Amino acid sequence: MGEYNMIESMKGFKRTHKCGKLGLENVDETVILTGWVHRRRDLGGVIFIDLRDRSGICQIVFDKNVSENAFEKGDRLRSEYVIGVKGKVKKRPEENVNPKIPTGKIEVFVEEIRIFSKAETPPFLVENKINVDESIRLKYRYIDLRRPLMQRNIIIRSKATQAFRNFLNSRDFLEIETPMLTKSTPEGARDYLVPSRVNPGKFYALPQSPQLFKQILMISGFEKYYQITRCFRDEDLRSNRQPEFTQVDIEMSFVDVDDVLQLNEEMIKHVFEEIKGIRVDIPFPRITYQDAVEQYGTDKPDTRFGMKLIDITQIVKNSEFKVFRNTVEKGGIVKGINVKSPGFSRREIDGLIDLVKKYGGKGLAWIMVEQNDVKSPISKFLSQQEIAQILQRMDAQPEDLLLFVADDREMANMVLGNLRLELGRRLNLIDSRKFNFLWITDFPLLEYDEEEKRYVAVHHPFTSPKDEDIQMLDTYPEQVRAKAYDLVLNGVELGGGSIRIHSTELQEKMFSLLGFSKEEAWNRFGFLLKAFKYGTPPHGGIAYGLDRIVMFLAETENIRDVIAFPKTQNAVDLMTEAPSEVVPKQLEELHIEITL
RNA sequence: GGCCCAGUAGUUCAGAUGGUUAGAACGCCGGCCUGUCACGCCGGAGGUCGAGGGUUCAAGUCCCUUCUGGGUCGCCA
Repeated sequence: MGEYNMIESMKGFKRTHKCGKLGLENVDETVILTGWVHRRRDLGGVIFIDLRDRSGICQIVFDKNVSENAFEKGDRLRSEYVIGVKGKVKKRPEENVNPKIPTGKIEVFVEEIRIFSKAETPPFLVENKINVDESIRLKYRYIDLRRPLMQRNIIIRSKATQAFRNFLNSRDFLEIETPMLTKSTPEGARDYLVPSRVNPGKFYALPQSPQLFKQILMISGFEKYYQITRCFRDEDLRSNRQPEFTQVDIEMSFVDVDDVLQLNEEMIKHVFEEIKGIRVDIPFPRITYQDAVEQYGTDKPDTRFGMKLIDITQIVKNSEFKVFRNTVEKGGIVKGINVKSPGFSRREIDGLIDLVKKYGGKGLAWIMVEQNDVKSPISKFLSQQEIAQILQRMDAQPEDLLLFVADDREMANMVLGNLRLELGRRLNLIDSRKFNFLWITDFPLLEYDEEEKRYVAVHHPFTSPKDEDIQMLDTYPEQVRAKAYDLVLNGVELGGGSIRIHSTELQEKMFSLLGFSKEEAWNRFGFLLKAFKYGTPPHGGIAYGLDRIVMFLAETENIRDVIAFPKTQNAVDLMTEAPSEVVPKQLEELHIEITL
């Protein structure tokens, strides 16, 4: 009962100023501040407290000569107590100014204090430079989020979503919500399922994206749609992947590829310039999928440094070096990268070989270029002419290290692409101030899935083939290019989209290529196929991973730093302890039995 | 599902070769202190060494299993 008497009310104690905004202009004003006790310095006869709210920190002073009563209460304050104080703002004497904080020229002498709530000792300090295991931060997320750095991240996120909305609203887009309880689709990621109590034995799925609904909205005549919405994929997590994440989802009618890309360049420019304060030049460079893979070994190249992949298959196809010759005979390729003067030891080169094996490569050949000679374990198998041609082809200078991978095309590109990235990082070739936006275009429409023994859609089954490639759908389906595009920033895929198929016939054709019978296709996507029959505009769009964009804006490598309540690698929320078991009655109502 | 790293006080860590009562810093509690701002000084409390099993006279330390957190490959149309 006594404790209840300690709780003090806000009545008549309305905040007049924010802690971080007080300055010399407020001197001699009587102000009321509210916030958390950030730090307390008790000097015996005088107590200083750093009071913290969202705006920042302000020093308040408890002095017996100002108020005996306030001083006594100030003595009882501890970290993270929530208080309100009324007092007069005073200019600090020159020698007491704290240049480290914006409010360091003033302080508030407390005349009256109210303790709104006490606080247990927090498990870690509320400050930016903490060295605490992330699981503890996640368990006590409410405290972690008080840290100015985390507040800044969440504020950046809020401003970024506003910037997207402002831009899209100004371009006449409509924000339209789509269902969270929707139909499970077989293609793509694993669905999160939600049982339906009123339809026993049946399940909704949480959306992996609003893809089908936004296409239907185009059929419904809204022409320009966007939504900033949560999506769910039950797949394994990564440092930039959460099971629930936010998409900036856009769809437009009566457009082709160039229209979509141009609008998106303007939008990305708007958002990054407004939030990050950098200059973004448009249009962004474009590179085809094929060129990206051949030159960088990946469909999301980091173009902040060179070290492009170079094909030397033709030079070594008849070489005495069996690894090269046999690989080419079996239809493989030999490619290399030129690492400019890395100064690597033999030991370090051996380390690269281990790296290659980690990525699934069979091995790594290397040539160290010297003044008038080369050093290499394979040089004795190569003719003088072959070596000369390789050096010329790869623009090799003394001290350069040439690295080669011989494998099938896909593996060689993948391994060298990863090696290139690792070396770029290791040799500090990456200028972290650069923002290299890049469109990847002309993705293949289909790829063959060895496991499923059928073609699967590279983007998704609703992506339109390029007009000039449609004729190859029956003859060379894997050569058909799609009207699909990704936006890549510094080696990270920010988003992707496509122009969609808008005819029932072509869509049915697509499903048949994917190995669906007509019945299966209609069973799963009948509502879309049927909708197509009632007048469908040509349409297309794009979707961005908002979390990843905010990671760039906030300059963090960790997606959990830009989400208020993220999940761990095991998809667990350490604060709420979700997921959890449910009571038997809930399961009974849903006719669900746990068979663990 | 595979591989790698970590788990000892509230927090971050130390703890060769197995061996007396598991230490430090910060934080916390108490005392002193009227100009601090990472306040200072003095004193104190605080441990399921992630969990289970095994080897041993003896395990924080060695072995096995397992859990948790992180990274990564597979996966993510």
